[in-house]
Amino acid sequence: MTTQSQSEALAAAITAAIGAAIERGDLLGTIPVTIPLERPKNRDHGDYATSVALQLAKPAGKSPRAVAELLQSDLLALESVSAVEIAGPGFINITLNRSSQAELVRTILSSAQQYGIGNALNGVAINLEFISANPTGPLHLGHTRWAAVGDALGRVLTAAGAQVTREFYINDRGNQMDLFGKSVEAAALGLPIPEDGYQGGYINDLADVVVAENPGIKDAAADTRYESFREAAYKVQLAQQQGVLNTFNTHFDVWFSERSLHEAGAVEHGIDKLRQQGHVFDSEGAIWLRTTDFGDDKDRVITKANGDLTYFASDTAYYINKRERGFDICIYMLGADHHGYVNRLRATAACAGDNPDYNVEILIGQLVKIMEGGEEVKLSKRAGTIITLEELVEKVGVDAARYTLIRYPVDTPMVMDIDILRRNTNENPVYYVQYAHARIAAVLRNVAELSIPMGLDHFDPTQLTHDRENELLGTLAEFPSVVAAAAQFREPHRIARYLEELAGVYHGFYADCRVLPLGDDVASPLHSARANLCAATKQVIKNGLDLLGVSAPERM
RNA sequence: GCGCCUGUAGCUCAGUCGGAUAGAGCACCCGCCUUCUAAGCGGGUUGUCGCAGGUUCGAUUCCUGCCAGGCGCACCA
Repeated sequence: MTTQSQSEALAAAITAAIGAAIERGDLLGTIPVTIPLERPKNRDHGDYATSVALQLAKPAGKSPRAVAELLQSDLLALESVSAVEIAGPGFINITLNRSSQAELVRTILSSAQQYGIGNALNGVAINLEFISANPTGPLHLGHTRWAAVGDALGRVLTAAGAQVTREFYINDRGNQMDLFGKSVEAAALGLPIPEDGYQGGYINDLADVVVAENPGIKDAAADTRYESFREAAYKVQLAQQQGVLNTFNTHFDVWFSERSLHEAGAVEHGIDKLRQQGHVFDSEGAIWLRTTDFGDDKDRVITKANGDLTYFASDTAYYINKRERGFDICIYMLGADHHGYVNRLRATAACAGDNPDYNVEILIGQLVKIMEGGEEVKLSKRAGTIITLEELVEKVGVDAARYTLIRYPVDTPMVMDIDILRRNTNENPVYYVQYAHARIAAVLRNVAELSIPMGLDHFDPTQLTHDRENELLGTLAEFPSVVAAAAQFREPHRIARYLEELAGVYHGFYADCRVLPLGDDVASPLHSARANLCAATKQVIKNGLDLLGVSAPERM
């Protein structure tokens, strides 16, 4: 069930009022496509404010205030509106009728976990690819931001109505895998790790596990022995990554093996398809894709002069494979160290005959710095200072790690201070939000204990007239548009910021508005109304935290 | 050299259809639990929104040029 949010309803009413004024001949110009509507920071400016009159003034040849006056009476006539004031240079400040605003509580409680779900992306099939690490080592901090944000984005896009497939591309082919196999082999046999091989202590651990699970593996023929180690270690390492991500509450629908692409002949198929589109050419013994036709810096090699396929060959085949599986939009979430791939991926889509402005989206996440003990921890595999996802979770917990990573826009470099995250104090915003939820849960337990009438049959919206109640209702009303914006802009952090605001507004309400009767007082309709308002707030916090994959505790 | 990202309070950061006095948390100071979870609430202090131009009724927001920092520019994976 989707509900038109208050702001959408108001915007529609404003549009209608402008249309009517133009119809009457009072106003020259055209109806704006979108109506600027905001919740003013200053409470004296009403529940909603629009600057639309300032925009309309010039083409209309009237002063902004005069334009605003043309719209005033139509807006005031709305049942849900109690006051319309014109302020400053021509802002229209709208105050809502409080009891009609309180009807929102019914909507939220009857929609329950559906409140906030939208339909903007209905019917759109999205492939969301993130992390996509090599199965040659544990997931580290560089993967962790995407593990949290990617998963949250998947939830947000689903909430907007999209049909989302979360996909992890396993780079299980090529030199790196061979090097990995040889490194584990060397560790098992007590030989020196090969040049440019994998060094970490985890290699020794892997070697132990592989040897324990595969008796006799050390005795295999020397020339192919590394392949046995490679395959066995691959299985163990992949399972380890999957286990860690599961614990981190990040789930994938598809684990896509690069090998499977090659086994299925997808690379040849992809090259054929691109050739048909006329963007493949041969030069210097190699086969190229002319990505410069579509804005790339240089053309890219698909098949090397020696006949080997490049990594780029897999990338193009994989993209075409995704599209042939029926995805309308392929979202790639990449780290800043891979932003050089943006142009070639977009060009690949264009070469395949797709629209690079629609069918492909590449989100670039800036790198995460990590501080511990007041110093930056340099991430270096060599120095053994790499922090794994598993270690981060051990240090700060799943909720704090996920929440902190999600609450910042991904295009900002961020600093995670382990020492702060480790503290269970309100320096950690996740606790601020979770605390609000737990606090409401406690109030509602008391409501049940005192047998205060609850539920929609005992909800009288006219009881909710306090400024704090009004502010809380207004904030709850924004949730659906926050979810929609988070989906539209691919920015899950908007959900976190909204929840922090909602928690703050609730705490303010809680301080000023008593929910339970005092002493021997009998429960009144006001108590019931407030209890229902609490239940609605709890539902919205829960829904929001669910979108982030963060738990909503009943007690703290 | 070319390209992408960033530069907002002492610190970490919000602020994307251009809007009213630029916000939050932390830090610092002062109040509030003999009645709902004080992981909370209320109040106080803090700014050349990197610099310089331009667009207009209005720019932290859009455009251009600089300055500073991060990252990237393979027949590597």
